[in-house]
Amino acid sequence: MAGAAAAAEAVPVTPPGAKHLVLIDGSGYIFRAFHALPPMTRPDGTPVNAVFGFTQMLSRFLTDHRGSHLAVVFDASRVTFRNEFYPAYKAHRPDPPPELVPQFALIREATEAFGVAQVELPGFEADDMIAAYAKHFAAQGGEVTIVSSDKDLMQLVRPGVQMLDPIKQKPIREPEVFEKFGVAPDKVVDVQALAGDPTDNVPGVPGIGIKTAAQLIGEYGDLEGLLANTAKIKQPKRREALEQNAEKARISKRLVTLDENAPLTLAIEALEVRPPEPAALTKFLQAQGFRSVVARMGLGEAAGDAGTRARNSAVAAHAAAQAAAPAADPGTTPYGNYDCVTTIEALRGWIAEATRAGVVALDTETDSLNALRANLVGVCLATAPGRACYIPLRHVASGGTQGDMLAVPEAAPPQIPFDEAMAALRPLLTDRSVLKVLQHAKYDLEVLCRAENGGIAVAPVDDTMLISYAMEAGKHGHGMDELSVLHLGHKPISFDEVTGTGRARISFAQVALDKATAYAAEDADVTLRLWHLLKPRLREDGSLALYEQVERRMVPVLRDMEIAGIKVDGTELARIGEDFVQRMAQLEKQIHELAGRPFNIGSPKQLGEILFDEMKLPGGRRSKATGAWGTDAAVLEEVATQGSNIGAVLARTVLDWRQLSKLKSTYVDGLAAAIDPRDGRVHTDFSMANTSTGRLASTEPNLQNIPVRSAEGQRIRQAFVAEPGHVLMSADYSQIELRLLAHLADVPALREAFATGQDIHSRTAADIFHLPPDAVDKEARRRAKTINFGIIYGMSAFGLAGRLGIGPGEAKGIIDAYFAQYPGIRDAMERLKEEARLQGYVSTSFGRKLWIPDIGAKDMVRRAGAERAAINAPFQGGAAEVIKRAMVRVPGALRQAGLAARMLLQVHDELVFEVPEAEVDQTSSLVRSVMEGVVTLRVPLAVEVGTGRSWAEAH
DNA sequence: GTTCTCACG
DNA sequence: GACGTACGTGAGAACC
Repeated sequence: MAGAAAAAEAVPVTPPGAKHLVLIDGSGYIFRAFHALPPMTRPDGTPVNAVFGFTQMLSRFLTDHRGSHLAVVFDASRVTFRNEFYPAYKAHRPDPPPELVPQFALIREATEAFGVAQVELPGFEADDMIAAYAKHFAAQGGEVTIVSSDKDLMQLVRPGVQMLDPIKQKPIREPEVFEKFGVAPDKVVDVQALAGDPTDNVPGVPGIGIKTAAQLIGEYGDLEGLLANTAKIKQPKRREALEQNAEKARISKRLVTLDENAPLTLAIEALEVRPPEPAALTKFLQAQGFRSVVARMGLGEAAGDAGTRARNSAVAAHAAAQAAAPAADPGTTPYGNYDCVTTIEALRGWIAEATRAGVVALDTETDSLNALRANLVGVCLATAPGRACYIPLRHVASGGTQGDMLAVPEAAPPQIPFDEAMAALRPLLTDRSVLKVLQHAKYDLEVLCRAENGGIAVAPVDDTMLISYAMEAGKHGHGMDELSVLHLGHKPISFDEVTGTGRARISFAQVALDKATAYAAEDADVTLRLWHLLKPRLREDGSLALYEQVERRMVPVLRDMEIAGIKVDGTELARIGEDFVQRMAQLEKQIHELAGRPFNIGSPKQLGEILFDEMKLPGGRRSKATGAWGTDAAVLEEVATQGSNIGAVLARTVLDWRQLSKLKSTYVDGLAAAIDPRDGRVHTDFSMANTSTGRLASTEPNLQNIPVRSAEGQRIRQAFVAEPGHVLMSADYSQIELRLLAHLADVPALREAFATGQDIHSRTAADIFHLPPDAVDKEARRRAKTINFGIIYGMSAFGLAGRLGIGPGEAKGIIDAYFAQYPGIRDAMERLKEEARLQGYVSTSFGRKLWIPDIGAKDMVRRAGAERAAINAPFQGGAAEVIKRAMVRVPGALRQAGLAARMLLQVHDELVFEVPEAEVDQTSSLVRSVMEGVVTLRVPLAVEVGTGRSWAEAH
């Protein structure tokens, strides 16, 4: 439903006075929506999914001021002027599915109820009417948007006329048309004339598809140009086909060319947008049970009592805030002209206003991006679109003269004393009946909850970044500037503009108050506008529960984990580093001797030249982009296994050196630098809205890629320790992605294996190699394991062959055996690709949408990559979902049980805790039961728990 | 700022 | 028949 709900946003807001006609292809929409949207019925059983999508779309166009003129265009009858010269045209269309039939009339009723103009004319297709209106309107200098994804309409695209795919909510302009047809829009009919269209019975020229047609038209200009030059065609079959079917091609062109001169049944003025008649609209919407649309249109009780609602509970505040229409239009109210608050009286005025509003956007300004080091410098509030203030708290004299002893010391600007301001703000920020809206709430919450910044636990909270992420992970970024440009069409003042960049950058505390206010208050303003726009969409999108029950609850959980940090033994780290340095020096000496001269081993360029230019070793590969020799581990491994010559020894030694070098720089040195001297612990930053799959990411430092696979790497983990009297506990989901595969694809054999606790890879080996269970050896199990993982990555036979070191033919045999044994998996993979193609996203078993933008890419390599991503996303994303749900439950469960363990880290399928020694057993069983019971699948979840003094021991 | 390499799930 | 070839991340060093 996201497509229908958000379709309007891809159309720019129409400024007052501008002429913009939106033409909705009603007949096309209903078929598309019917198949794209989940089934949905009225209480009386009438199917209404397409009607619902349609009303959502209409209501959005009307409330968001997209279009000064609006019309829905329908097909009036099956027979049109085209049938007069080609009776077979569209003659073999099957009857629409029975669930769709009653929705045709309802869509017309809906259009009527919304007071939107309807256009149709017997004898003409909707597409002709659209062509005619588009031509007339564009001729008068207006913009036209055609809401449809019908390829037959693409011939109309030109400057001033764009299309909008209502399901994928993507604009279709010249590049998209080119991608589809391989030619500019004005040549589309020529391509269609040659390629034909079996669904409409447009004959075209046999043997010629879109690819060939585009190539021919590109060469000869248009259809007639081509037909006049068939003699020049080299391929005999193709030439013959063209010559024999020239007339068919001409008829095809007439069939696909839209009639721009179809008569206009309504005057342009009759298409002007006007507010709907509330009573009729309410009646219609209520009859269908479309309560969310009623609310959007400001009808019914939702808007009526917004001002007098009870505000004695957070729930009431949320409900009211959600229902409340913003005091000003978030899309059109101008930006700027914000208040700089420097007196306690003015601050109290803003606090009272925010409390009355029940919802306030909040933003903090600090002197650091690191929340645990940042000093609060100022606070912003926004109470309505366009109405915001900045409260400077710790500004100092304006920058530019630091260190200049001769300059007259400038005084800090006047500000409310810090403690006084925070004392005044505290009741507002902790008021359960006032919703605080933030962009990237975790950061501000972490800043504000530190004692030196006021020690305030802000609640309740909404986060516009997470609202966006809950609906559109993978589709675009979720930073404020990007969301602002995307949804509000407004580019906020950039941080760099205010503070400068590079060496000249000044602290935000040094920014002059007028500049600081313009920047900071705007951020709060933008945040509030985004919230007004995006929050209501969560429900329509079906993502409200995901946001409220998972994403939003993760904020305080992760905040506490980041603040807790994990203890790292700096002395141990230093010892390890010392050892690595010595061994690297030895290896370096050997390498230089083997190479015959000294060089920088860390330079892939120099290494490549030594190995493949100077020593002329076999196995060299050049990168496609730069032509440089590749020297990655796979290449060196190959060189190393080609006999016992000098090159092999050299490659092996370089591999050893590389491993130590990586461990030393990234982990020993990197980690040591990240230890906070205040507590001896390392505090990562978990980013919540970065990945396309719903996973977290860990940065500065990344604690999700601490070495574990090699013995050397293990030593790094020994430096991660518990405080005295405590142990580290690691709890990880066993085979969670494969369990999700067994669940999603519903594979009986795998379900049984998991249900009975069998070793899943051995079971797979027995099944696909047809072995008795006790005949599965290590090699068979290894192969099965590789293919099990390969499957959830969307692997090809080639890829498997590479991994297993076998030929592609053998690999293909294994994959065939796998699919023959588990046919449900092949079906599931195909379904996922199809799902991604149709909707632009795939979904996890728990309802999170994961967008796959490249699925429609023209570049086959990119598209193939997108297909693999579509296969992988539900498993990776499903696992992420499971562990997030566990994470929001575990802290409360520990508290309730009176246990003092703290959750410290999440590593995708693993949680790391610091546990008092005396509570190990209790904590272990509690954590396990919460994690295993968090969702119910067709297979059980299993969690393995380990404990130890260090992370290495716990694992 | 981009590319290469490599650490993790 | 060619294309390329397993998903998702973040960080450090070299190089431009």
